[in-house]
Amino acid sequence: MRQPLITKENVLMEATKLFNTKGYKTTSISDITGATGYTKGAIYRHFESKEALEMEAFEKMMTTIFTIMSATIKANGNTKDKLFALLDMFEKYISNPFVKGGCPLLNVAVEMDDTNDPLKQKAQKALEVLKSAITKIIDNGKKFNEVKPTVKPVLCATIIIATVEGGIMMSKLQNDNKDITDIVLYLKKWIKEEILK
Amino acid sequence: MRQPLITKENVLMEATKLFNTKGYKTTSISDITGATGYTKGAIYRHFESKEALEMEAFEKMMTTIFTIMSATIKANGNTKDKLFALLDMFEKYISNPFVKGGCPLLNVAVEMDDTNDPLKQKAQKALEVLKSAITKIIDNGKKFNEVKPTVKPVLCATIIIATVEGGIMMSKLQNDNKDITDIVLYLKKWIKEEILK
DNA sequence: TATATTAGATACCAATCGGTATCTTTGCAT
DNA sequence: ATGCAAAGATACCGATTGGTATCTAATATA
Repeated sequence: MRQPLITKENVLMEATKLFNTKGYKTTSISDITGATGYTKGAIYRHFESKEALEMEAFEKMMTTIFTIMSATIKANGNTKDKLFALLDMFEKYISNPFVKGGCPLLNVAVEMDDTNDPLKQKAQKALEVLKSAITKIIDNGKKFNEVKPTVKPVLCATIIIATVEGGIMMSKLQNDNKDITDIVLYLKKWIKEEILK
Repeated sequence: MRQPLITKENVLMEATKLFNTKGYKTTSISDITGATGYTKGAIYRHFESKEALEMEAFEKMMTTIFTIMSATIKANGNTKDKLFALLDMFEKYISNPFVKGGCPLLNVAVEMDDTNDPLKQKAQKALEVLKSAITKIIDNGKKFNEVKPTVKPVLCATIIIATVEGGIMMSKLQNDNKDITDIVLYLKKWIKEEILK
């Protein structure tokens, strides 16, 4: 039974896994044929180049994360619950990820050095989205009088993201979730004491 | 004038730059011949394999950082000065690095997925050294009554490293030092309020 | 059922990969 | 000045890279 849509989906899925673990540039087309069982001919029928496949894979991961993120934010009513749920989501992503290999954003940020790399530009936009989503939560929290008036929303968002990403990196390097777990726990305490009223 | 030691040093220097920017696996021997002007024959006379060159390059960067770190810690008398000087060192490393491309530890941690990769193992040890150095400062601070007794030294070290590394990642991705600068400033405030007596 | 279209397999391409064997050149010791 | 050992250049190796042209087989349309 021939199902081109499923074929494309399978290729994209396996490629995504490989890119997020081995790295984008170090994953070869033959790695993907090996993982999927399909041939080059099949892959290049659905993706016009390896770069296009890389872009689609990254986009898929970020879309998945942002969709879950958006739902998580909407599902919670107040600032505390929104931020806590988001932190839980990040932690859960590491302990039980839908794609292994750590944070896709972090991976691309570190791997891509060339400013003109379209993948890096995509990652830059993704970071902006992430940052503004968290900033918005804190900003709204101020409006609803749930957040200390002295708090700087953008700085707080930056700190949260940096700490979580750093924790992810450390846990991945050590093959141990302790660091990211401890950090999420700490960040919750920090949010209660420093951000919330 | 033929100076083998200088040749080896030049190759190592240029290779180090390339590994820390382009990545270890994506940097080819011909990238290095192109950057140095030397030929393959010259490189393989001084390094027995590309992997050996990768290891030596990473080791060189970490040794440099740890040497500066150690001197920085010794040069400062109390807990506050030691930690602040260390944060200044990290920030300075990004704004004016001796090797471009961001934190070598972060780069290897993200690039190397295979647990058996000797480079990853080297990075794991480097993180342990970094963590224990900061832990020791806080531990000593407790002995000298400069640090709150409730503070957990290992957790604090983990938080500091994670936040700084995350900040480095964000600044590198955005080609803008604002995030890492803001984060170092915030961490100083945090250390004053949460760690020091 | 015959035909047209498309999915996927196969076989190839030039370029590049890490690595090596060999050759020439350099500098030092005698 | 001569000989020797080491430094570095050159030319090559098989394997692999991303990519393409071509061929076969399966499906949709008629």
